[in-house]
Amino acid sequence: MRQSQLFTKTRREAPADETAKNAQLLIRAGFVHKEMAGVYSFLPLGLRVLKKIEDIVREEMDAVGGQEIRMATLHPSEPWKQTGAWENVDVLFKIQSRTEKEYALGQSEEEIVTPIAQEYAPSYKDLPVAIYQIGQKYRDELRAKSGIMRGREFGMKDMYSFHTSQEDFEKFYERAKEAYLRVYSRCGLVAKVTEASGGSFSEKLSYEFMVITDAGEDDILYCEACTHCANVEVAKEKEGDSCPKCGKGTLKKAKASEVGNVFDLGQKYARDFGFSYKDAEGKDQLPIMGCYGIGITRLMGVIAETLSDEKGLSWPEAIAPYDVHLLVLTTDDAASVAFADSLYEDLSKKGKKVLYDDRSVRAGEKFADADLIGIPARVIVGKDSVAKGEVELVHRATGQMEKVTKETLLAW
RNA sequence: CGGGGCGUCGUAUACCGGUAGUACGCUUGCUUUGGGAGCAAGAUGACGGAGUUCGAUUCUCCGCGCCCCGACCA
Repeated sequence: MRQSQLFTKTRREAPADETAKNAQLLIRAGFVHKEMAGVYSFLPLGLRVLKKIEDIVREEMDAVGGQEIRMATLHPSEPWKQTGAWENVDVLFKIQSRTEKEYALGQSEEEIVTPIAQEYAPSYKDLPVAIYQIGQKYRDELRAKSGIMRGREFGMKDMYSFHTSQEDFEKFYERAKEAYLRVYSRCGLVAKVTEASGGSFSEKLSYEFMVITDAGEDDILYCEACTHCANVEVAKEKEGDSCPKCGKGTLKKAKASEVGNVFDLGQKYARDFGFSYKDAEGKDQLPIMGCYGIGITRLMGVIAETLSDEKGLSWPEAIAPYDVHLLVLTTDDAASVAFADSLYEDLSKKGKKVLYDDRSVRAGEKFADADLIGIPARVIVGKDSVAKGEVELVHRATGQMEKVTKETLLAW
């Protein structure tokens, strides 16, 4: 992509109406556009990051046997009334048509997925099954906050699994947990797993995936010596106590953001919808159900918060909008431009995704923009490049610079 | 939803009871080109409503919007 063609531009100043670092940087860099409190549009650069995160999530869900579907986000009110959520879930957006028919906007999809599963899984032979989707969710938050981290419309992956036994469910639950941890680590984050309450709809325990950041809304207690971590909501210990798991470490308190969760739903929804399957003896049985959520847009917000510095964003390679940011500094010099053009072409042919800053603006502006946008590798074509056949390769995260020949660069 | 703060060109800000200035961005021209350039000439602005007043962008009230703290977070 030639940057001269990119329709977004960077901004020098952070917006006055955002204090969250993720929103300030993402808006300044032109990744997102705010529509209203808690609702953001994703622009070309932001959408590329979002899609890469989605692809990682998709790969990991597929790897545990999940099958992707796309459910409606405009829902009939009936299933919501059937489970009691119409009355009990206060974040549910309810809307009314001209003819006063009632609808809900999807804030989670148990009400939709359970009847779908029911239709296609009448037998124990059809189970277990795990289905998921990646899409928009709507929640009537009283207070949207923290930029893209807690919105009224947001991107989420939600998976639902159905099993014939608690044991089978728990096996899958563990695999899903491992898959989640792979998602976070591939996104450049370290996530901790906590036990937390299941909320009002489930008496069972759930697990939350937490990334330590001051922008988070949760307080966690974690052990420095082992993997133990608990939400302070449910922890029996307090800061400074010794770890209940390993006994060696001391518990530390930190602010964290919940970037995913998994719930044991038991048989609640199967009961609500009368979803039973026939077992091997021909008897009706209720399946055990689990649900697994990852807040995709929140995850992107957390990455922006934690992997950034005073100059701007700094994306890990796996989710960066482009692999290489190619800068040509002397656009009035035909030889430099030709050199950079050929690099752009050759790198692209090698499969690298390149953002090519071909604009005729000053070098300082290009550097500042590159720092802000945060593409991991920067290739600089300057005055000497043509003569020496050499470019500078700068790593955004470390600032480390090396001079490499065109050949070396293309081989990399 | 309770509490607090804020609302001025596209963005960030300043001033003011007598209709608004600066910087960046934008348009045109020239110069410049390794860390957000310079000169010149332009275009663009007071959230909405009511009230007080000779006169309101400024003061008061009511809406609306945005941010923060809390509550909430199926």
